[in-house]
Formats: sequence, structure tokens, C-alpha cells
Amino acid sequence: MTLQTARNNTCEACPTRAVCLASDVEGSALEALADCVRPGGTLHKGDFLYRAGDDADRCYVVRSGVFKTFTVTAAGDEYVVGFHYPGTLIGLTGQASGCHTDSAVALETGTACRIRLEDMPALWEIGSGGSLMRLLGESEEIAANDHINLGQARADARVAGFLLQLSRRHGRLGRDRQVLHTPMSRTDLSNYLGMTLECLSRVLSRFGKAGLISTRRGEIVLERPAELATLAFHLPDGH
Amino acid sequence: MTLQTARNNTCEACPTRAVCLASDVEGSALEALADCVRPGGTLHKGDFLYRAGDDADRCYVVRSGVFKTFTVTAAGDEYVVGFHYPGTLIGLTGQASGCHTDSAVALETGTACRIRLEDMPALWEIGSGGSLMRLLGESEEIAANDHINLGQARADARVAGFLLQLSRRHGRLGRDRQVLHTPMSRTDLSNYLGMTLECLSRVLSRFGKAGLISTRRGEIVLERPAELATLAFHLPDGH
DNA sequence: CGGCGCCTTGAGGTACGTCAACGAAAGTGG
DNA sequence: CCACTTTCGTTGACGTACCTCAAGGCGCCG
Repeated sequence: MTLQTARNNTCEACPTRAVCLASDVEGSALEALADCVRPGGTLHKGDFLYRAGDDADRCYVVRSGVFKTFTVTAAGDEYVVGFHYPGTLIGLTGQASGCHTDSAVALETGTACRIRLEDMPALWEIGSGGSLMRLLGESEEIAANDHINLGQARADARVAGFLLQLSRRHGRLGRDRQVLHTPMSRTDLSNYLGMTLECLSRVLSRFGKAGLISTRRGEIVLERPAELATLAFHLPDGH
Repeated sequence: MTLQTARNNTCEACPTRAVCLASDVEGSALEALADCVRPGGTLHKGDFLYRAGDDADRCYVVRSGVFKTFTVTAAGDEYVVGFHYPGTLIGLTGQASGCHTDSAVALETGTACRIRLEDMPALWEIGSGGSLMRLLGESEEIAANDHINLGQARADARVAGFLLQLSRRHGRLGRDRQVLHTPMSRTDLSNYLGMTLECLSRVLSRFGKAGLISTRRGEIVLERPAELATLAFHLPDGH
């Protein structure tokens, strides 16, 4: 690997830099940041970023692609806990016990940056502590949003709420808010949303027939976001 | 206020110290910690720790009592997002936007310590960064647990899962794992669990008649935790 | 004692889970 | 390139659990 390609892996050249740890960092501090935040190798669909039981001596920020986190019960059942797009901090679960309690797997080709816990103090010194707090706050907000969303009795409301949240995330990433990139399977999505595969399929079919959305492979297009919003719970501002 | 009573408010004298930021800190560093973590005044039932819209220039750790966090929709509907016992970090929501998106209110008399964001780097220097990560990780784990729990279709499973999670939290706090302190109203609890008040009441009645639990005012006693566990989803270890 | 929250219990409709079959798309081997 | 296999997604019929609406205890406080 040449120096040039190595440079391309730094925060300075990162396409998601604006929504990540480097958002408040300028100039020479960027180089210091590169010592703390190490991009990992390319992961392909099905590759694990980390597994349940691994030492939790670091956490990760998604750089590209989409990752799914999940836990497996003693009975072998899988529970999908989250879908993580670029600029999302993951891998904090297990900081309490010392090893990860969940696993993270790539849903498509992507990369993630590793942050070793021992580098955390340096991160604060560089001045990206504020960015770190922002990422932590976003994690909490997504979790809170999910909590409310899953508490909704109606499947329609849960699906609509998920689509709108994902739309907001797309907006923050500078993507088209109407064309949602959804590399996860129906099985994973229904698991995540706390409903059966069949129920999710029916809801999406209904939305499609009503002209609210259209579905392509690995993509869901919001044709009428405003009408979708009437189906979901509604928070005061662009939560 | 005398010096003595002031000392009683420090981490050194805190009853929940072992599960909080001070768990890894010894000796003189405890004094430095006291400069970062300031205990707030006593809050009584119904008092707000913070409100949606307040500047998010600090976060909080519950020191005593129980707090509830919730968001209010544009329509005025309240959604309970969490119940927070001593040793829990709250107030991170809003770090992204600059002001809190949820509110925190005391469910009974209690106190919370404030951590100003500007003191965060000092926290890391003192050496309690690891503790902070542990608290963050616990937040994430609770959120993940809630996500799975709420995804359960059966109300029985959701309630059983909640009771068992609360039991584990009691254990960490050194309390009796069978006698759960539950100062929240049925309305709040049903809201949190994503079901109606009536449904929750029926489930608790059923559990009571089956001899699994007994309910007193502000208390739920787990008579047969093992049988409750068969009703809830089951994670590999003491999650 | 009467008023008021809070919780409980009851009856009926609806939505989602379950079981099952079908259809569509991608990957495999000849 | 084409059948085969596998995986994934869709659609249908039925039972059950929860939501809705409604009435009835229980504790608290004036």
C-alpha cells in the first residue's frame, strides 16, 4: 500500500467526515486524530466486525456500508438490535462486562474505523470530545426513537416510523431522503421491528398499493413521506 | 451547610459509588472527581431534573431515587422512554442538537449528580474514563435489552422481561433481587412497555394468581423468578 | 361522607401471529 | 444457455391476543 492510498484512509479524506468524529477538528489535529481512529480493512457481506464474546477493548464508527448488530439467545434465536449507517458509533455494549454481548456483521461491502479505549483520553485532548458526545447522543436518540416506535401497537405505525427515521438519517448523510438504501433482508427487518416476516410484507404491500412507497431490490422509495408521517407517531421537531 | 455535610455529598461518601464513576478511582483523585461531578439538590416527586428544550451542556448520573425520562409529541402524547435507578447516566439525548429532546422527572425523592461537558476531559485524566465507558455501555445494553423486550409480541413476555431486567439492576445495586422497588404508576409502566394500562393490569393479575409475583404499593416481589424467566426471552448470560 | 385518581375486571371487535402454499429471484452445475 | 436447487418474498385462511369501550372497586384527601 502506498502512502497515497494510506492517506485516503484518514479522516481528512473520509466522505462521512462531516457527521463523524472529525467534524469539529481542523488542521494539524486531524493528523493526531488519525493516530486514534484507525480504519479497518474492507468487510464484505456476511463478514463480522466483531462477535459476541470478543474483548471489548475498542469501539467502532461505521465509515461506509451498513452493519447489523444482533444478539443470540441461549435457545439460538437471533434478535436484531440495530442497523448502522456511516457515522454511527457501535460496539459500546460489553464495556460493562469486558466483552461484547452482541455481534456486528456487514450487510454489504463496507468499512469501519476502530477506536481503542486507551486512545480515548487523546481523543478528548484533540478536541473531538464534543463530536464523540454528539455521536453518543445520537445513539441514545435513535434508541429512544426505536423504543417509542416499537411501543406502537400497529404494524403500520412501526414500519412508517422506521422508514421516516431512516429518511432523516439519509438526510444527515447528505443523501436523497426519499430513496432509502435498505440492504437488510425482510427477515432481519421484521425481526428488528418486532413483527413477523409476513406482517411486514403485507404492510409494505399495502403501502405500495396506496402509492406511499415503491420497493426495489435493496431500496425503498418514499413516494409520499407526508402521508407516511400521519401513520407514525409524531415527535415535535426533526428528531 | 457545614463542611461535614458538604463532604457527605461527595463521591467518597456516596452509597452508589461502587456502580458509578468513582468505582475505579482511589485516594486523592476522588477530590479531583468531586470538582467534575457536582451533586444537585434534592428533588421530590414530580420535580424535573431537566426539561425538553433545556441546554444540553451537561449530563447526569442518578445518585438516589428513581427518575423517568419521556418525550412529548406534537399532539401532546407522552412516551415514557426509560426508568432510571442510581448509577445510571442520563441526559445524553440532545447532545447532537444542543438541547435536550426529552425530559427527566423524579418519581420519588432523589438526587442526581451533574457532569458538565467541559469537565469531561478532566474526567478522563482522573482515570474514571473507564467508568464512564462502563456507564455508557450499560445504557446501550439496557436500550438493546428493551428493544428486544418490546419486540416480543406477547404482553406476558414483555412484562416478565422487564421485571427480570429490573431484578438484575437491583442485584448490581446490592439490593434484594426479589423485592423490586417500583415507584412508577401503572400508566407510566404500560406506556413504557408499549401496551395499554388494562393489558398490563391483567398480566400482573395473572402473574399474581399464578403465584409468580405479589404486588404491594410501589413494590413488586418476584416469588418465582425462575418461572418468570421461562416466559421472557432468554439471553445467554446475566446480560 | 363524597369526590377524585388509580387500579382492576368485563365484553366485543380487530389486527397480528401461525400455518401453509405459491411465486420470484439468485446461485449452481451440467 | 438452460434445468435444478436454494433462498427470499408474497399471498391466503384461521385462531388468538391485545386494543377499545365501559363499568366497577379501592385508597387517599378534603
